[in-house]
This record gives sequence, C-alpha cells and structure tokens, in this order.
Amino acid sequence: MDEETLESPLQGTETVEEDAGQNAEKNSCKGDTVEEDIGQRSEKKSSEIDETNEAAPESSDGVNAIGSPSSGPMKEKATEEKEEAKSSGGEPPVDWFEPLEDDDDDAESNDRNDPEEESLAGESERSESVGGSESTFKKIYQLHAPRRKRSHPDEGWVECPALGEGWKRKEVVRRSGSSIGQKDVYYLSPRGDRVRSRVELISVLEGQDLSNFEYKTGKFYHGETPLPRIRSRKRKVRERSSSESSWMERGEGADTPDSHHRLTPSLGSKNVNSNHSNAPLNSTVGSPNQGSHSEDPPAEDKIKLPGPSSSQPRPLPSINGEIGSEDSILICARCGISFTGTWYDKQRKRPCCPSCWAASKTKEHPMIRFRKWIPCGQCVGCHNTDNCGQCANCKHGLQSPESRRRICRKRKCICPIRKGPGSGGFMQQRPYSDVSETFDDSMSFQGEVTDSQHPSLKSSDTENFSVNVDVDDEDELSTDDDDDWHKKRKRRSCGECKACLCRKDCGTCDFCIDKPKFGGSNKKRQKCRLRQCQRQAMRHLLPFQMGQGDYGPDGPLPPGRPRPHYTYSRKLGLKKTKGSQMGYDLSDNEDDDSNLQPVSAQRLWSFILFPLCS
DNA sequence: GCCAACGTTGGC
DNA sequence: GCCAACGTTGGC
Ligand SMILES: [Zn+2]
Ligand SMILES: [Zn+2]
Repeated sequence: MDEETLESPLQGTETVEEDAGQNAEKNSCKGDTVEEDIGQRSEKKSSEIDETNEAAPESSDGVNAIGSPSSGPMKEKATEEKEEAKSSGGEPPVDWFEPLEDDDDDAESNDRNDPEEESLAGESERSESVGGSESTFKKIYQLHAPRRKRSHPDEGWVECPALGEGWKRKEVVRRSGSSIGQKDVYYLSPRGDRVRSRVELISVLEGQDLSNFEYKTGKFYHGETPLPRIRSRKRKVRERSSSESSWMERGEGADTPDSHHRLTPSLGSKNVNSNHSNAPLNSTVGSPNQGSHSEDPPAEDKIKLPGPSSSQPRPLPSINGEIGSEDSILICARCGISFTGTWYDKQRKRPCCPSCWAASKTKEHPMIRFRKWIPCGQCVGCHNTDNCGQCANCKHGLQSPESRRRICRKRKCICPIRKGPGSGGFMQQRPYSDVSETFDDSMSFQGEVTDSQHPSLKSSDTENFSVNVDVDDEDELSTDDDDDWHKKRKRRSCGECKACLCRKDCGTCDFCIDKPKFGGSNKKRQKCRLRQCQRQAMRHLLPFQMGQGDYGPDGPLPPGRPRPHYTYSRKLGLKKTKGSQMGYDLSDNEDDDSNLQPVSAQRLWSFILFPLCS
C-alpha cells in the first residue's frame, strides 16, 4: 500500500528533505501553527465532536468511550499502564503509545493521582452514554475540559484549497510530552470530518488519488517533485530497532498526529483502511489486540512509534522514575532503568530505554557483543579483484563519497567459518569493560552486574539480553564491512561446491518433501539436503549419511557446521562452558574453529551423488 | 509480490 | 541439547 510506504517511519534518510518540506509547508498552506499539548489532542477530540456535532467520532478515547463500555477506553488503559509501570518491567503496556496524561503537570497532577477513580468515573459515564447523544458529548467535554489547557479547537484552521473547497488545514505544535515540538497536521473536511492522518484522509476522500498529495504540506506534487518519502528502502532497515524508528523525523508520519495512535502491531493502516467507510476518524485507534500479531504483515511496514522529531531535543530518560510522569514510565528490559517515552526493542516486545538503544547504535551496549568481520584472504570473495558493478554496494559506491564507499559484494569474504589473524570471521569489537563508560552508576543493572562474578555471563538478566550482534554500519557508520548482514544470510553456502551449484531439488529428502511444491506443509523450510553446501552448511541440514560416522575427539571432525545455540534466547539455568568467558564468544558456534571445514566432509560428499546436478 | 530458505525460538 | 516450527529476508 502506498500509504504504508509513505508513512513508514523507516522511510527515512531524508531528514534534509523533511526540513525543506516543513518550510514548504509553511508557505503552502499559510497555516498558523497552534501550539498544543499532546494530551490535549484526545481532549480536544471530544470537544470538537461536540462543537461540530460530528457524528463520526475519531478516536478510541472519544468514540469507544462513548459507544462501547467494553472497548478499551483510555481511562482503563491509564490504569493498566500505571500498573505496568509499577510492576517492574514485563510486557509493555498495551497502549503505551497513547499520549495519555503526560503533560502539564501543574494542571493535571490531581487527576493523575487516582486513575482508578477516574476509570470508574469514566465507566459510569460511558454506561449512560449509549447513543452518543449531544448531551453525552457535552458531558464528556465538560468532564475533560477543565483538565488541560487547550488551544481553541476552532483556532488555526486555514483553507486548504488543494483538497478542494471547504477543506481546512491546521498545524499544531506539541508543547509538552515526549514528542514536544513535533508538529501535527490536521485537516477538516467540508463535512466536518476531522482528519489526523494520511490514511484517514484517504478514507474521507474515498476514491481520490492522493498518491501525489503530501499530507504534511497540504500540497499536491506533480511529476518532477517526487515526494521524498516514497523512495524504496532496503529491508535491511528492519534490523534497526523499532526504537530508532520511533523517531519520526523522517516520514510523513512525523506529522500525522494520528500516527501516535497506531502503534500496536495489530493496528496498522490496513485495519484503518478496512474500516474506512463510515467512521474514518475513529478507525485508527482501537483496543489493543495482541492476538493477531503474528498474522499481520511485518509490523515495521505499518507501525509507527511515537517520538519527537530529531530536530527537537530528545527527552532524557528518567532514571528510576525521577523524571517524567508516572503514566509514561517504562522499564527498560535491557538495563532495568525506568524511563519515559515509548522506546521498544526491535521485536517490540520489551521496552528499551534510549540509553540502551543509543548504546546499541554506538556499539557500546554492555549486553551486546559486537563483532566485526575480518576477511579470510582465501575465499572467492577475497580473491576477486574486480568490482562487479552490479551489486548494491557497487551501485551505492557510484554515488557515494569515498568515505562511504563499500566493497563490492562479490569481493567480500564469504568465509564465515574461519577466524583469527588473517582469517575471516567475527571479532569482538567492544570489550565488556567499557560498560561503565556508557552507563551511569545509578542504573540498576549495574547492581546486577556486580552481583555476578562475571557480568556478561553470570547474571541471568544479563544473560537474557546478551546478544551477538553482527555489526551493521549500513546507514550510520559506513565502512567496508557494512554489509556483513548481507553476508550473514549467505554464509551457509560457498557458492562454488557442487551442492551449491546444484539448482534442482531432489524431491525426496525430508526438506524437499516439506516444500509446498512437493506437497509439503512448508514447516521446515530448508534447502534440499543434497543442495546443502558441502563446506558451510549446518551439520544438521546435511544429508543424513553425512552426519553419521565415527566422529570423535580423536577421529575426523564431522562435516558441516554445528547448529548454533543462542544463549540469549534461553532464560535461566544455562550452564556456560568454561571457554565462554568475557571476550570469547562461543554462543554462536559459527566462530568455533571446530567448524572449520573438515577434510572428511569432502570425502563424505564423494559418496553423495548429484544425479540432478551433474 | 512471491518464493526459497536462513536464523531463531520455544518446547520437549 | 535437539529439533520442529516459523518469522523474516534477499533475490527475482
Ligand atoms: Zn532434497
Ligand atoms: Zn557450497
């Protein structure tokens, strides 16, 4: 979908264009920029529903609270979130993305103190408000209105002829909260539909082509002025944490206020679109539905995480709750500190504080082992001297300054199983002893670290988050090694052996049988055993004959690489081998020298025929 | 957009 | 520790 692409927070390397766009924005629609609280927006919605007598409500806090007592009104969420914050860590609050009550302290502190009472109040109120009558709206408005300073809802609207007669546009700058300074753009249709996002706009303007419309600026672009965010991006970006993508400086999402309400994986723009006919303005929010997560498309395609623009000061994480309101406190799953904001790890399962996130970006995170690729000097890649001119890196290099050029992928070492001086392999890049450089003493994880004899290996918490990370400099710190990630997916095959060169599946091995094309259920999803690389395939993927035999400490090494075991996926009770000490990464067996191509493998392969490949 | 298949996870 | 299962990714 276009809008998914357009609004993807991952869209962005175009900070510059973005800025330019913002300037253009001012010029195009001449909109007064209204300053507004984040939290206000939810209030304002109710009030505007009132004032415009708008039948189609527009958000969960406005709509669901009115129409459905069971549909997850924000007050309940607020309570839950608070509970979450109290119980250290755990899963993120389901609606953490809601800009709840994290603003103006002076005015709100009273309300905040008793969320349960508030919740109850909201409940009874909702129970009365079945039909969403005008009086109900007013009641809600009155209930909420005194709680925050608000800009007048009629304020700041300017004509936006680009969308047609009667359309209005409004910019709102947030005055507080974690995304302070961020500018939201709203539209108001001639019918009074209030639009907070591109998707909503599309819904309201059913059938109209908005592909050239830039939500943020309120302008249509024609041909020669491509919208910067439309550029396709490599999926490699996915490897970056959602936390990073939560910085919305890049895409248009940064300016669609609605984007902050569309953060649960199950609540993507897809849902929005499927919901668009009658109530376009309430479709982007709903009660969280965690269950459907796995069936959704990759979350990154549609999730936007809230966060301030990069051009604005980033909120400092609060250390153990000292800073920030209780409502938005999360417990970092990595270091254990509490922090305000909405940072999450790349799987969006655990909160990840800005420090940890930043540390991971700067390769200084104590819980992560960063490794760098060292060319072996022997493999095909290393022996290649000519750039292919075709690969992404070659193409990239054509447009890049010298400092950012990358080595041709055909010339990169493909030899993942070798390591050591003069040999390819991962080298640890950052010692654990650097922990203290990055983290403050007050951070709770330090206690855990010192409690254990060995910070990186003994603490269970540390264990859980001790991750091997192949350094990926793709975007930030380009070096010659910046496409190791690319290689990572290649490292099961040498590309040269008979098995690698074989293009045909045997159709009879278990992996083949599993394939849909052979009538299988696609559960194993592995390459035909006979096509598993003779040199680099995982041992357990090789033909069965090869795994058997008299391999032992004194005998020949078994062929193939052993299956890696991922220590970070294990919880408690792991026993570490003695070699698994600081600076030695044995958690990923690919680095183990025992994985070196054993002579016996070649011999064994001579027993495997390749009738399909010869 | 589809597909092959890689890497990781959780259950046992 | 093994392995079935599956989310994810790069190539086409
Ligand atoms: Zn096969
Ligand atoms: Zn091979």
